[in-house]
Amino acid sequence: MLGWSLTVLLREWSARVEDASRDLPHGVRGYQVLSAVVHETPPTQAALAARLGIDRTVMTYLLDKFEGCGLLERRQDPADRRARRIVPTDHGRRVLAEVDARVAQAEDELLSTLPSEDRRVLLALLEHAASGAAPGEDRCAAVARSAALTQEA
Amino acid sequence: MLGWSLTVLLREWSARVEDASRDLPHGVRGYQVLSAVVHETPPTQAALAARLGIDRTVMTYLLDKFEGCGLLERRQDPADRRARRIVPTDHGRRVLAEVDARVAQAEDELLSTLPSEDRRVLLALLEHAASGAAPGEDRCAAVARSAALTQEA
DNA sequence: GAAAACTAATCTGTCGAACAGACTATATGT
DNA sequence: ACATATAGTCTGTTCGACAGATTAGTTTTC
Repeated sequence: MLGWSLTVLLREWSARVEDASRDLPHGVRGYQVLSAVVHETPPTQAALAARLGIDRTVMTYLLDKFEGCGLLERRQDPADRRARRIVPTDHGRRVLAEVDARVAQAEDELLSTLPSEDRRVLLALLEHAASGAAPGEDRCAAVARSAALTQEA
Repeated sequence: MLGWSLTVLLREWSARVEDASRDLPHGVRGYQVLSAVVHETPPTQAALAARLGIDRTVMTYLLDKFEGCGLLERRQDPADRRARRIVPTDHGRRVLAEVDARVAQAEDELLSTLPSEDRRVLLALLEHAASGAAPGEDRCAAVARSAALTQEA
């Protein structure tokens, strides 16, 4: 059941977000990339790829496209000249804001069969579970989140 | 966050289940097919494909393989001779039982950062959300499930 | 302080899985 | 009876994922 639920939800989520992301290159993937860059600010291109579970060679051409569209920029990391820091342009931020709004609405619709209290609980548990299950992530982060969650509940 | 959580969890789930499904053809997909056939008994090949969100042309060769391995059989539906009812063989049931056990353990590990009470809640909410979001499914089913869930809580 | 070992990102080639579209056989509506 | 629709299969093409080599820069070690 778990696998089926996840598959169905992710598929539906993707379909709706695909639609909401029509302004962005590479659809859902593009949204995830831009969103991660803006909201999570991963330090490097490699970190970004790891967070999203995207192959580094794929990340290269995704970012090529985003740079070409003026949504993101690659800057050399002064501390390590092999690495690139990915930073959003103003245009990128503006576009993302619009898309984010549409995505939020799409997610609401997706979970519309759940009362809002249940929705909050589901989101919190999902994030917690995902953080705990994500490979390679710093365990400290997961623990900190867990503590925060317990406290607020 | 929702999209990211779902993506991460599904990816991790797939990796673990891929491992647990080493006896089956087509890995995770294979597990989902066999599991759906045995536990959900969808009436036809098309219904099975719809439930799992798999293209019908893909379903054809998945089932070819399963039939070749003696795990499933295609029988003509006496009521509609275009349709095939997919039924598991005894061997198929036995193999699935083993795989199911391994999958259950893998899922436990996947959610090991959640206390067991939270785990139950998460699974219930996920299933409810997925049932509500699944396209084309009979709305009655979703409503019935929803009622049952509220009652038991 | 040069060689060796490692890592970030890119480039190239290959392969497989997904999908569109045509086709067969059966069913249903007019 | 004829048109239209559906279940399943088959064929061909396309596109994205990944492996592997490459370039550039960093850290380690002796």
